Amino acid sequence: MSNMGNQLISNVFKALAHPTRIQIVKLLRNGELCVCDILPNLDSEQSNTSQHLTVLKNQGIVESRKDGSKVIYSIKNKEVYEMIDLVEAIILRQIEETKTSLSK
Amino acid sequence: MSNMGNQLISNVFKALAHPTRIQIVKLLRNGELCVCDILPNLDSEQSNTSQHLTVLKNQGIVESRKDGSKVIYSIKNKEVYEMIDLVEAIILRQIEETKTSLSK
DNA sequence: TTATTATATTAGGAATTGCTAATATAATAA
DNA sequence: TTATTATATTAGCAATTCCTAATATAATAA
Repeated sequence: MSNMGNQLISNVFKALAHPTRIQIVKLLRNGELCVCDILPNLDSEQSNTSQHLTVLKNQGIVESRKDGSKVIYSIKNKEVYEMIDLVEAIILRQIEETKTSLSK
Repeated sequence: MSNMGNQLISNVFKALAHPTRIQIVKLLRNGELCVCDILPNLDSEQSNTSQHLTVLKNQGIVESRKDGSKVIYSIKNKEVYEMIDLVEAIILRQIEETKTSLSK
């Protein structure tokens, strides 16, 4: 029923379900970057990074264009930052809860 | 560095990265439900559903309380609905894009 | 042309996730 | 107590994801 919808929705979450991919998205917050500038900021091999970029691209989170021999990536759907902010809010609340439950 | 942060963030996304878990969250949009009322709305075995509920609970997305022999689940961090709305916006835009690119 | 730089793709194995079937636990009912 | 209902846990296997190492491709430089 709305089952296909849930599949599509979970695919987007899945694309964000990896620390390296979160890091990539964060790196692009201040504007586009070529792969060559992304790579040194990550703790991940070139081929692995390329695969992570493909995952993000397949879900429409980032897009890319070619510039000479370089490939420039940028954020395609900026909602992703609001999503990350919401997750951070959840995590902060969870941490608070843990703290208060420990101090009892 | 902020690496632990990205791990925590991606853990939350991971919890939402399954169609059944999205469905569960949607079912809880109108209020708490016991497992017995969740089950018939899902296309998933009892033990499997129980495991999915545990995943959501571990990431603080839902919480549960006991009521007699039943266990009642509810949403703990309602930001999750804003997140789903944002994902749906991304998907709709992607679909529009696909449509216009096909009609060219 | 040959070499170099930038990026992508592929294959294969390791690690993780997801599912089913069986069993366990806990509360209530008979 | 015994049975039943509601839910959780566990083990083991299937499916998926992740990573590395190797190779491919494409653009530019020499």
